[in-house]
Amino acid sequence: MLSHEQIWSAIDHLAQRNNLTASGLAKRAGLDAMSFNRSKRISPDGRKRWPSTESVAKILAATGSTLDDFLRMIGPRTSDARIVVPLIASENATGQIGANGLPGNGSAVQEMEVPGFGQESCFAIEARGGALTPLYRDGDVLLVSATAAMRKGDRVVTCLGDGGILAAELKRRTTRAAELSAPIPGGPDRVIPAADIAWMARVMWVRQ
DNA sequence: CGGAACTAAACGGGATGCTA
DNA sequence: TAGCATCCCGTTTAGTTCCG
Repeated sequence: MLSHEQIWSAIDHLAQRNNLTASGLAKRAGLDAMSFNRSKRISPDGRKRWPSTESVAKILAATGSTLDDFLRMIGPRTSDARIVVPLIASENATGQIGANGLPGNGSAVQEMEVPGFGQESCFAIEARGGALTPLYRDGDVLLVSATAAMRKGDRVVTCLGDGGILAAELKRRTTRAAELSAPIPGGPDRVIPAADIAWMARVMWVRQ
């Protein structure tokens, strides 16, 4: 998705490529020299402001650039983005996750870099002590999201109020309980009351 | 249901001042 | 003098409400 930072970064890049400042680019395009000022990008109350499509069209025309050129200036920054998420251990996950379902300050034992996921709601769990068997082996690293939508069939990590943690396939989740697949094929499904669930996160990616 | 009227939000630009 | 920041205002646009 196109971000506010990307579009403004592309404008800066376009100016730089034409040996201009942002205000110089604006003037060349027939816009007010202040059009691309920082105050035009973020309002006083912190709200993100976006350039109009007309402004973008004008600077492209003024620099002899095409829309494809402009999009290429956006693209590379996306793929270059480094995503670093907190890494916690499965053996004592209860105390490391706050009431908001995310790792608390300083609770992560280390950090790991992964590509392609939003950093805000993701964290990683390293399987230890057989806690996540049989789905995952010790040493596996799971990248999970506390806010991702969960559907039937998704693999999830559930932390119980008593400190236990388990990984399973989600069969059903209601406000009263979560129904998880049996740990052993053919065995009975597990129904865990919502009150016993400290937090639940969807498995997004696994390093095995 | 569609058009008119109203309102709020957002962008563009002017004025002014500061800094290198 | 150029570049940039802040404040402010005008215009435009999108969203909402009302009415026939």
